[in-house]
Amino acid sequence: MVTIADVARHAGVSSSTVSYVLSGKRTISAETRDRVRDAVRELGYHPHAGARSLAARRSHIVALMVPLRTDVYVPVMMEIAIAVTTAARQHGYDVLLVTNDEGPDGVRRIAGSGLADGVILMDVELDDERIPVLQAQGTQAALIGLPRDVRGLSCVDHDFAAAGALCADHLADLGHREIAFIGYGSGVYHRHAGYAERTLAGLRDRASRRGLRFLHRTCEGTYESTAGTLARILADRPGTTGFVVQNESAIGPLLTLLRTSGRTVPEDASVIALCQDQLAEQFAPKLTAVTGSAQELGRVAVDQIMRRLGVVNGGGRPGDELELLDPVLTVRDSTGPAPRLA
Amino acid sequence: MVTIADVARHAGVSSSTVSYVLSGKRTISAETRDRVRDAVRELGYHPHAGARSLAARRSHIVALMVPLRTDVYVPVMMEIAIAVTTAARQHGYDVLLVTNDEGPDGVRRIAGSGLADGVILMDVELDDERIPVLQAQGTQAALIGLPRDVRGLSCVDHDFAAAGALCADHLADLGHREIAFIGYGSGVYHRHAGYAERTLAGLRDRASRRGLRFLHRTCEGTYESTAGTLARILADRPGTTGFVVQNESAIGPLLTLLRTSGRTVPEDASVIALCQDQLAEQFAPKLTAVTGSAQELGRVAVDQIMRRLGVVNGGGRPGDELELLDPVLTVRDSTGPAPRLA
DNA sequence: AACTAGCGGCGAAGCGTTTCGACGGTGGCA
DNA sequence: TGCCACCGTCGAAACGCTTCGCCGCTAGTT
Repeated sequence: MVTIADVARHAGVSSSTVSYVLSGKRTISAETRDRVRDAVRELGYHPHAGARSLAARRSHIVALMVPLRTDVYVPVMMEIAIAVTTAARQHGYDVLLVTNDEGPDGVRRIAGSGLADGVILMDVELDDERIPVLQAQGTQAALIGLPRDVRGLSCVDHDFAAAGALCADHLADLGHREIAFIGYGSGVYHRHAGYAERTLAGLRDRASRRGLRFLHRTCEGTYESTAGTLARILADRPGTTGFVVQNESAIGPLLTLLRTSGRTVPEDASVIALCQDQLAEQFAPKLTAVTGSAQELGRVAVDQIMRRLGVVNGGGRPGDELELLDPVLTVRDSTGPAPRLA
Repeated sequence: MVTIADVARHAGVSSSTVSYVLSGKRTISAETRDRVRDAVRELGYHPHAGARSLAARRSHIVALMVPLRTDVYVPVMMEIAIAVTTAARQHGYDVLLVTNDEGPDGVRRIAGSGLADGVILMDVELDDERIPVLQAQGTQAALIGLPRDVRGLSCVDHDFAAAGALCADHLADLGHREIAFIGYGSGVYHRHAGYAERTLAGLRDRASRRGLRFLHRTCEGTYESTAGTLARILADRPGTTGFVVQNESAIGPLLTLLRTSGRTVPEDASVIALCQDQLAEQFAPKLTAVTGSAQELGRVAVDQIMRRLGVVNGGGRPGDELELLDPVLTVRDSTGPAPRLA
């Protein structure tokens, strides 16, 4: 292994000089700087990460805690994870992947050992048990998802309430009077997953404000459960002409079921999906969808934690900070004017 | 921060004794051991990762290099990533997530800095440019996917050839005589992605051995491209009754298209998917599918690298080692006997 | 009875960085 | 001319851990 001493010898300077050249924390003459940089390149020097973290008390690593549970649409998680690593690299940081099965102890271990300088938490629950640990340990963190109490925390999430409202508005604008919301399985709501509840609230509120009749039904996402959900909706509200789907895996079944029940999309029924554009475009007809950028989510979380770590200066002390990302409605072929007669 | 010296003082022993208790590398009397362990617990001691890696020349971290490209089905990647972290934890290892956009330099950086003790490479290409770097640096690695030359390497992958053969056999057994393979987009084949080529080869060989007429068509996975692909297949071989799909996103469109073209599955046409069971069950009818466990893939890769790192003793020096995981055929509702008349 | 072997513990020497203080040298200013 | 400030560089002291060698002891062997 090539060490800083090797570089120093090769460049004819002391190792502290090499360190200062690399960190830029003191002024170094241009010629010395170049000699050192050449030596670094020729020898293929990479500072030893452990030694660095020991001496500087900074590991240049952030931990990303991902849920094991997969009721949240998996590709989105991956997209966030990749966005996080890419964004972190631009600040000289690497990303440690930690699963949630260690729970709060995972946070303790990672932070306590100095393995990571900070933590990004995904799939944060309303009363997440990892948050007290964070605060007890004084660990810097950024949360993707909203806990009940955001004081002193940095959080980022999609504005699910706005997304729900956008769906209601779009259907109302098209003249629909009765709409149904096909959500996630009941477990998700019982767990009080913030995103599910906020979407529902946003949708319900806007629907009522626009004078729409609104119905919410849970759906596990299998073909059978989707069939059951749809049947119940049509039994309870035969006049339903607008559907909003949040459970990604229910989309395919829903379209098939509408078709086999003799309803043409969008002439007889309109469908809006809350999902990624990529997915929305895979169906026939292409789906009108409300989307938030997963990449943006990861990028913002990294920004937040870098600010808290003082890697970038974010103007002042880290207080609480809450960023909600605006959803985007993309109109495609699955929504249209409400049919004249019910 | 609580250090090993704090623990030593609290337990009334030297810090080396604490270290030996924790590592178990020397015998320690039961009473001392317990005193030390109590102290560790009371103080909430976690060894400093950097100091440890510096002194022991082991970081207890493996890097996982994931592709940025997403033509491979994303949930599978995530499943592998999670399986890897879970398996690694059981050996006291953590996982560093590295994206492929750094390319070979990423390997150099990670290994050169001692950040990770070894690397797991996902989405390995036939002539992967990261492999020479690995060997030049003497970095231990496990590959998920098969390069052209596996000498001296540890590799694991699904046995895609066997999977292809399984599909051909199943359709042949059901009496089908003409089958078509809907693969990935042409870019995947031009890139010589091993999994695509091996599936194709396995399928083609077995089809010919079983006396089936076989046709291969690429498909980008959008609704339009699937429609085009299907139209070409039916134009070239109107007698086709068996379909094998590898591109996950083409499955939905294919089923829709078959239905709208008046073909009932499985009475008029049989469909086999090469995809995860979870996905196969989301369609109507539920799909007969050939599957390999993504979790197993991650688990085996971790086993391999732990053996190479000497964390677990794997009997002898690490030579080349190639594990192909057996695929499993699960018969569901999308395949049936070939129709009597073409 | 003398010698060896192993047990249980200690002290100290690294591991490769960062960073603080120090120190000549140079230039500006009084 | 003398003083101060700053620039560029160096030496050395941490940072917290592992591990080697050593040293009493006890117990078993010749």
